[in-house]
Amino acid sequence: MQNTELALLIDRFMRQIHFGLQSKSHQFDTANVGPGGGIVLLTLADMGRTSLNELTRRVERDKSQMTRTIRSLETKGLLERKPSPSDARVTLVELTPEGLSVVKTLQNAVAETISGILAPISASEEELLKDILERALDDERNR
Amino acid sequence: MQNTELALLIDRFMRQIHFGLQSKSHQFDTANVGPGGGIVLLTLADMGRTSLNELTRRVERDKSQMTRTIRSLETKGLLERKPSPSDARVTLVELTPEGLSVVKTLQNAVAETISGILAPISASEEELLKDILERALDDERNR
DNA sequence: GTCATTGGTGGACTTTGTCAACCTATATGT
DNA sequence: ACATATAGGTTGACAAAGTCCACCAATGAC
Repeated sequence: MQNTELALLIDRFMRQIHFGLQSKSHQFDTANVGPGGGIVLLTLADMGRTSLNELTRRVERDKSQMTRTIRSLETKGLLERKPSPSDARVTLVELTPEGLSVVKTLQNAVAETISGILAPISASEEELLKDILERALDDERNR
Repeated sequence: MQNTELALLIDRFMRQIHFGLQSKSHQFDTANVGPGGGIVLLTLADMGRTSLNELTRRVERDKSQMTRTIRSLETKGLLERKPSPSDARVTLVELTPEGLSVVKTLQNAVAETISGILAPISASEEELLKDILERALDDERNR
């Protein structure tokens, strides 16, 4: 059970990606969304239109923080927020065309950085890595 | 180049571990070191006595922040800081016996949480995951 | 119709992270 | 040897994230 090492590795790995992205962020983060906003946009692009609540669960954040992130992205014109017709409590969130174009830029930057860091890893292993993470996370969600 | 998915997965994965640990932290973080201090302690245990500078590089943090983290851990009696005999600029850091015992507690908690999250992953894949991360990070350091 | 639950907001506060200035000790080039 | 550059650490000020808790409005359950 030497998973401590794994924890350290994961932490460092995360940080590498973070730094890699940040060092180039002035090149692509023209909308100034920051790392937090970026992940929300990317996730939203993945999910299509969803409720704020589901989005929150997906990225595992505090809901109050999500409220603020969303508001900030909304005032930048990157997404829209509409009340759900079926349930007056929920507010649906959806990317605007501008938001979508920002997402594409972000996707490129992210893919590039990760590819750089994962350079010594073969494509098949990369696929495997994705698979491993997916299984771990799916299971966690259905617990 | 669909590495964007991978980035999202990594982000969520990290967060899972973070939350998993935090939800149980009151049980094991009796020294109240927090996640930041915890990682430093674990890394330090890995490295043995090192300079503050090397430690900073290893965990990929800002040095100013490391200064503060170390000071906080020092006032808790978990590590000692001595000037290096060979170079008057560097300060060496080393775990105290109390620090070491805290580390052991942390290691158990971390290993347990990660094992939980990685439950749907076979041991061999886990090994592979570790291997992949190691290779990626080593390469990054020697760039 | 009451009462618990769910989705979302807001406020206050702590923790991390970031950036730049600064000091001292060692290295380097001449 | 002497000026200058560079490396290790510390500090301060500030920005961004995360955490807690109270709260409101709409819905569901009984």
